[in-house]
Amino acid sequence: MKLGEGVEAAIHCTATLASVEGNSTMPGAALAECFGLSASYLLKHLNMLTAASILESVPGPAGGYRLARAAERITLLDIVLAIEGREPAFRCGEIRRNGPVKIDASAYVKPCGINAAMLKAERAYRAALAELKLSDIVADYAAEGDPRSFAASCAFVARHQRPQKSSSTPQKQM
Amino acid sequence: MKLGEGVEAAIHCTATLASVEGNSTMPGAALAECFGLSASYLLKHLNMLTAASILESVPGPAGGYRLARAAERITLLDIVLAIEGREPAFRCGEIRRNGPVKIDASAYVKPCGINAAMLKAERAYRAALAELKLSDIVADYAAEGDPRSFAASCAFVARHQRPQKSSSTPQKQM
DNA sequence: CCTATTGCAGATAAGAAATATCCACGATAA
DNA sequence: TTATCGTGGATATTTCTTATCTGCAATAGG
Repeated sequence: MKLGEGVEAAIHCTATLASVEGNSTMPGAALAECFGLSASYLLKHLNMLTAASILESVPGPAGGYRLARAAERITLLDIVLAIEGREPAFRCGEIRRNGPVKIDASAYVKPCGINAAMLKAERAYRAALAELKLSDIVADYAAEGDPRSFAASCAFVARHQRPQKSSSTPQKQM
Repeated sequence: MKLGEGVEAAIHCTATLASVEGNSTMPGAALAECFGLSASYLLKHLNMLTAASILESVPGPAGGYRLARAAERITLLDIVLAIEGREPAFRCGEIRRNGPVKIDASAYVKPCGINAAMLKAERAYRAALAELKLSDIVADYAAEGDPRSFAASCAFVARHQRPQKSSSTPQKQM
C-alpha cells in the first residue's frame, strides 16, 4: 500500500494557500518553487484539486490558485480523495468464484465477507482523515513549528501572492 | 492508494487454510487452483506469509502450508503487513526543506506536522484491521455465506488436505 | 537408494501505473 | 498587443506490480 507523492505535494500546497490573504491568488510556479517540485507535474495535481472544488483557479497574469472555501471546511480526506481517487484501496476481484467447481451465480449475491471487512477498516481510515482539518494543520504549524521556517513560509507567501481586482465570491475568512 | 491483488489472495488462502484439520497441510498448487490464481506467483505471497510466521510450510511430497497459529490470533493487519510491507502508506519526502530559501537543518528537527497527521489516520486504519480476526472471517462465512459455496469450499479442502505423520509442534486448536 | 512431489530463491520479462516533460491553446491584466 | 498564467493533450521515463521460468533443497514412499 502506497500513497502517491502527489498527496504530500497537494497537502503542502493547500496548507500554503491557506495563508494567502483575502481572495488573492498564488501561481502554480511559485508553489512548485516553494517545495522544489517539478512545476509541470505539480500543475496536474493542482488541477485535480481544482476539479474537486478544493481550489479555485484564476487565469491570466496576476492569476493563480486560492482555496475554494475556508480551511476549516477542508479536510485531509478531501485532498487525499481528490488526488488518489475515490475508489477504495482494497478492490475485491471476486476470486472466490474462480475455483474449479463452478457454482451458480446466485450463490454469490451476498458480498464477499473479506471485502466487507477490508472496506470496514478503510472506513475507519477515511473517518480519521475526515477529522483532520486543514486549518488545524496550519495552526499547529504556526504554533509548534520552528519559528524560522514558519517566518520563511510567510515571507514566501507574502512575496508571491497576488491581489485580485474584484471578486464575485465573498472574502474568505481566515 | 491501492492495495495489491496479493492481499486478496493472501486473505482467501489463509481463510481456507483455517479449515484444514489438525496439523495437516495443503499444497500451494491446490490453493492456486481453488481461486484460479497463477500458482507460481501465489507462491511468492505464501512465502511472505511464511516469512511473517503466519503460515508454516512443510517441504517434500505430502507437504504444503498450514496456519502457524490459531485463526483467533491472526488478524487482517498481520496479513496486510506481511504482503504490503510494514512501511506506512504516506511517506514524507520532507519537501518542506526543498524551498528556495535554505534554512539550517536545526529548524527541521521537529517532525513534519502533515506527516504526523497522515500517520495518525493510518494508525486508525491499522487499529481497525487489527480488530478483524481471521477466525471471525471464517465464522461469518460459515454462518452467513451461501451454503452451496461453503460446502464446495469444505469439499475442496477435504480433498486436498494432507495429514502429517508427526509434528513437533502441538496440535493447533480449532 | 531412487524417484516424484513440494517449497524456496533468483533471474527475468511483460504490463500497469506513477512520475515527469513539452507544446498548443484560451483567458486576461497591463 | 504582449506577456503571464491555467488547461488539456500527447508523450517519455521511471517504478512497481504481476507473472513466468529455472535450478535447488527437502522429504515421503517405494
